[in-house]
Amino acid sequence: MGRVAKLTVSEVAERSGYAASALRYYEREGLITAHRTDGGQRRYDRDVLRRLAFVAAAQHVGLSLQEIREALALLPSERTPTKADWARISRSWRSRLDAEIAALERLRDGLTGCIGCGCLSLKSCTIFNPDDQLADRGTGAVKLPEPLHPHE
Amino acid sequence: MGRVAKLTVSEVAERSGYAASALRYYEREGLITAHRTDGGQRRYDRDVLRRLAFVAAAQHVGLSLQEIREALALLPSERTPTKADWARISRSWRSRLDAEIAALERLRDGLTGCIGCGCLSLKSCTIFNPDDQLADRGTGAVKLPEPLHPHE
DNA sequence: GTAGAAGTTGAAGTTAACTTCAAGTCAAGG
DNA sequence: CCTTGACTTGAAGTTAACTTCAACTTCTAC
Repeated sequence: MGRVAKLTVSEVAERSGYAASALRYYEREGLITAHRTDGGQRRYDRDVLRRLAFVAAAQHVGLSLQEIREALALLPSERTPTKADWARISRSWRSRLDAEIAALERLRDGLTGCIGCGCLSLKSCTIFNPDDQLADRGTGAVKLPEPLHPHE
Repeated sequence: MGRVAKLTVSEVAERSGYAASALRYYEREGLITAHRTDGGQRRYDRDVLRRLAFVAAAQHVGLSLQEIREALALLPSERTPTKADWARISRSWRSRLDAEIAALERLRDGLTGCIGCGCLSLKSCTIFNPDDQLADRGTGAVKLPEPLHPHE
């Protein structure tokens, strides 16, 4: 097991679809890591691609980088994550994804929830509160407390 | 058919779940409209609630205000939209929602796409390109061309 | 060994979608 | 009529997620 070929920034950018600037940003944010050459240039292990694929998938479903970082933190740190590791952390979003899927289906099927019915009460609507988050929200500003989407 | 009771800002805020500042913002952005009292205060027609419910639903599935505005522009302007009108404009997102649902299901079922398989090529992955958007993307900056999510 | 492409950094800029602020004006009950 | 809470405006601030810039260094192919 000799040393494997490391990837340069532009190679990772090409293969992941992320811009080089985004890769540096993600590194600063602790989502990915990189080794350095003697001259200080980045060299990535191949599994960074899998990591980035996960980041992209998670972003695609609306998760914030903060949440993605937390999920990635659950991966084993001292060995290359296996497919089972990835499956495990994606399973942690199971209920959330289920709720999302259900909400999308309701929306697709004619907005039968909030808009279709007569209630018009977003606060108690199952589309917007699939997880029964009916906690009170006092007056005053609320700083983006919602995990999935910016609204309410 | 006399005049119906108009709603104040705080009433709409309460019933829609949106902050008053958001309502003013949406008005500036052309998503909703309001009448004014002699003194200049806003008074909303009741159907603004339905409109806001639609905005919220659309936002929830990741649409930008820009896109929502375009969708709302398809509603009849000189009569109160019927339930059928709402159903029609929500149907215009049908294929998009279908693609989103499919992507979410794939993600939920173990990331069998990009991460599960060996390809790791986000560019050609069906999760990220459900609509076969394999158009080339030259060098240089791309200003948020993606309709649904910020990535790639 | 050298040219030129590729990489480096920190700081500042960008965009969407709002919120906050200051300094007032309006509306409704008593 | 007057108080008090609700409402008004424009301008500036906020947050996430990046991108752009300028000035410089490193890598690699010839």
